[in-house]
Amino acid sequence: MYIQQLIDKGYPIRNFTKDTVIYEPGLQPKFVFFIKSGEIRMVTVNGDGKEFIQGIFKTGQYFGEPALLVNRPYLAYTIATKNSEIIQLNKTEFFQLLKDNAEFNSDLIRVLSNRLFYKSMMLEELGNEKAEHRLQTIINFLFLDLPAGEILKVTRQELADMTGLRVETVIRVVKQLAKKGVVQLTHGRILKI
Amino acid sequence: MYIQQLIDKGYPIRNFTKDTVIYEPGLQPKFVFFIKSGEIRMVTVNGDGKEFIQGIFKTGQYFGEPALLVNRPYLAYTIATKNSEIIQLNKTEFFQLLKDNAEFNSDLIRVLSNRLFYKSMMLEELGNEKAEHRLQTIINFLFLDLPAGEILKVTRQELADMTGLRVETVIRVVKQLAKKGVVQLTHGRILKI
DNA sequence: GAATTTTTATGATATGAATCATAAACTAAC
DNA sequence: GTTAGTTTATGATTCATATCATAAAAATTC
Repeated sequence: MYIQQLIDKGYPIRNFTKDTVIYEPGLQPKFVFFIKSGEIRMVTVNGDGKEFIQGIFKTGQYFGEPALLVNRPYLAYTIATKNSEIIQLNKTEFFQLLKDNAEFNSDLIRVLSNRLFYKSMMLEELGNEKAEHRLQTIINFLFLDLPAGEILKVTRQELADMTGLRVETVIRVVKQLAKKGVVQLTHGRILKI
Repeated sequence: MYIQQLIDKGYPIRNFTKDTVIYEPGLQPKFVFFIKSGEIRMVTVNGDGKEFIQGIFKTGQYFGEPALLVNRPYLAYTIATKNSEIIQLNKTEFFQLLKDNAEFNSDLIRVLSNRLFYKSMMLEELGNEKAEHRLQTIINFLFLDLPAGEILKVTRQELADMTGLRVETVIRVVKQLAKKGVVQLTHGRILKI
């Protein structure tokens, strides 16, 4: 965990309260953000205000590197969905870390690869598949880091915003999936069996 | 250019003739592929045979790293769309290169970031936007590395496979865009002005 | 624990794009 | 230069999902 190292080096910790916008589309990237605690949501928004969830970042994770690395303005909003403690590294600090810390360097490459995997999978879904298939795929994906017997803490709206569907569609299709027996519901929540 | 270095080191060059499949979904990744010459298309295919173009790779570029780095089976097909000369590095060779060659290391990070940027942009499009907007975005993107006055060497089918639309839709919508004056056509080809 | 907000639910209707069908215009191959 | 294969074109019809409307249920806030 690089965050402890950063704290030890004396980097200041910034607090972002729930629902604070950390950065917006169009801004020129200045920092990479390491999450000491909390949760951040990365979303793009279209002209009609429809949101698409590009990623969710939790304690121990970092975000904002790609824009900084390729020096292009942000495409997305990042918003703290919980009160969060964050350490910001500017460009030089980040490049220094990348150079000095071989472990961080290879972690970054793995992290970027993982994100690419997720985005490729979702592009295939949004490009080629209908509502039912998309939802099965995202549910299975979310199941990956969830122990069996646990409940998926995700709303229908969030599923909609990850799959490019509308809430109503998600509600109807999840119900169908439950009727078919491919997902298990308890009080409306999706259960991993 | 790393390819010349690889050649100098004596790595063998493999030839793939046009339309040869280099790897398929489900296979366990074994190599990273450096393109000495030629062109490779990376596509995912759904149950009905509908294709989605995940990426196009040309001379000097490389592909196949993410799957190898995260050790997950391929999601996509890669197919030589031209006769191609390719140098394959296996896992140990690739990790060695990454460790020994700082320049390659940071290039990889930049390349992964760029691909993420493209995929995030397209996810937003496929998730939130209709045919017309999707096509404007992809056309503008393809214009980026095309000199003004040149023609986009891309078929309607390829635009369809990059945007998750159908050929007929692309044909109709591109025609609309031309009528509106937002794209310029010469003999049906899209011209950058 | 009453009030407010968020989430789930369900029906009716509209609509953008897929699908199906058929053909002309180009390009490449022999 | 005729044949075969792509690519572009256009109309008719279908279909999945968005949109609109309205409300019950659940969760949060005060």
